[in-house]
Formats: sequence, structure tokens, C-alpha cells
Amino acid sequence: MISQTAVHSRRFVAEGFTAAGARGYHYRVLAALEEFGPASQAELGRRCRMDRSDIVAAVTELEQKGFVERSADPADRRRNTVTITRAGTQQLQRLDRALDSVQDELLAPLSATERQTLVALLGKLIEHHGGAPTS
Amino acid sequence: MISQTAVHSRRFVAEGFTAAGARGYHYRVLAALEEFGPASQAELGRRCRMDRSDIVAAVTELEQKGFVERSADPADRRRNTVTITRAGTQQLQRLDRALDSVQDELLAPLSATERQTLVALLGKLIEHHGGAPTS
DNA sequence: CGCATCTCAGGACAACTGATATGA
DNA sequence: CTCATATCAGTTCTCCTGAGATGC
Repeated sequence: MISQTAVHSRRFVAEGFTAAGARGYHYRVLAALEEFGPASQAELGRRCRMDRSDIVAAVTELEQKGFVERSADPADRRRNTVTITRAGTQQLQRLDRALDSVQDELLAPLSATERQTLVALLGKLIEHHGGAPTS
Repeated sequence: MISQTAVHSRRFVAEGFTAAGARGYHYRVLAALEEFGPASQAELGRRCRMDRSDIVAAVTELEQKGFVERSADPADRRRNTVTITRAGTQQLQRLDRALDSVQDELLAPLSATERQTLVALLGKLIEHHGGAPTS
């Protein structure tokens, strides 16, 4: 069953993140900033497919830890421009490593070809359902 | 990414259930009762891989809706024997139907063979990770 | 005694809703 | 006025922990 695997993967990833002192939302925001550069919080919400209010919380927490910075956008005073800091980039690298090892553990019973097949099938699902561009 | 699909499938299933006025925990308990017959709450927890405290809540809710019955086990007075009622069986059938249609929707972009492959691969994952016997 | 069962209280995450203030 | 942005408060669901009462 799919839900079963969903639960497994969730727990795996969560463990990997909390071991690094972070949560899924933190990772998503940092990754989006690294990949697409500074952005307003609304823009971040679109990139990460996260709710506006969750973005606020995540950015606040990341800011407190010194991983991102909020600055007023002079062109549009409604906006906060969020920028990743050097420490944030380093944290992202840590999380990436944690994610990698966790993924290896999760996919352990599958061969390389099987992994490719799995990723391809899941990719189809995501793409079909208004999916995110997926990385 | 796997987590992505996890999120999707979760939301799909959740929607299907809440449309039927239930939650995942309710479905799991009802399905376990239907499949393996009456059981104590601790036994249910093992079958459903659910936490003891969540079993308590789920059984209480199901009982209020008339889908299960609690009765004292004469052989071991610590135990509550939980039994599914006729209304419970009917509710389970409704939920099964909801789950089926939701699964169809989720797997829509995959051919029959692709679905088999996907299920096989996910099955491997579940089984490997101390997985439930899976149904 | 140790151990299992049931129950309650409550925390952590992720996803979401609604209301509000402010500015384009 | 309408719309977008940011923020706050609060809900649901799953998963999990700790503690207590009772009975084996």
C-alpha cells in the first residue's frame, strides 16, 4: 500500500532532519532560496508549495538561527525579501547530507535500476497531479 | 521525490475519508476487526501498528457512532474486547469504496503494468523495513 | 514483585483556515 | 475598491511520550 510507504518515508526523513535540528519546512525554504535566490515570503510560498502562515513561522525560526535574513523591499514596502546567509547555506548542506543518507537507508532493498523505475513512476504521479516541477 | 508523493497520497486518502466522515485511524481499526475478528485494544494496536493511546481514542469515537462495541473480557478483566457491529461493517464498506476511487484517481496516470511494478517496489520497501505483513 | 492493559494529558509536525493590517 | 503581502490565532490529523490505575 502506498500510504504505508508514505508513513515510512515520512518518518525516515523526519528523523534525519530532527537529528540535524531542523524540520521539513526549514529544509524546503532553504533549498528554494539556494536554488532560485532571494525572494519575498509570498514567492517562497509558491516555490515551496507551503502555506503563507507556515512560511512566516519557518522564516522567523530560520532568522532566529541566523540561516536567513529578512529585509524590507524598497520597491514594494509590503514585501520582505528573504535571503539565505552563509550559515544557512552550510546548514542546507548538512540537511542535504542527512537527506541523502536517509534516502539510501530507505531505498536500501532496491537495486539501482529499481530505484530509477520507482522514481520515474512517482515522478509521473507527481507531475500528473498538478505536481510541482519536481527536482 | 518520495516525500512529495507521500504528501500527495496522504492528502488524497485523507480527503476520501473525511468525505465519508472518518479518519485514517477509524479505517484501520475497522479493517483490522473485519479481517481478524474481535480483539482487545492492545491486540488492535499491534495489528494496526497504532499507539495504545490512539487506539483508545479511535475506539471511543467508533463506539459513539455505533460502529464498534466494547465489552469486558471475562477471562482477563483488564481487557476490553472490541467487536465490529453491523453498522460498522457497512461503514467499512463505504470507506473501502472511497479508498478505491481515491486510489484510482491517484494512480490514474499509470498503466496496469506500471501500477503492479509500483506496488511491487513499494512492497519491497515496506517488507524490508520491519514492515507490516501488508495486505 | 514484574508485567500487561487501559486511560488521560499533552507535545511535535505538517497542512490548513480565517481574520486583520497595510500597501500597490 | 480590489488585490497582494505579511502576520497572528487557532484547528485537524498522525505519531509519539509519560504517567497513573488496575489486574494478571
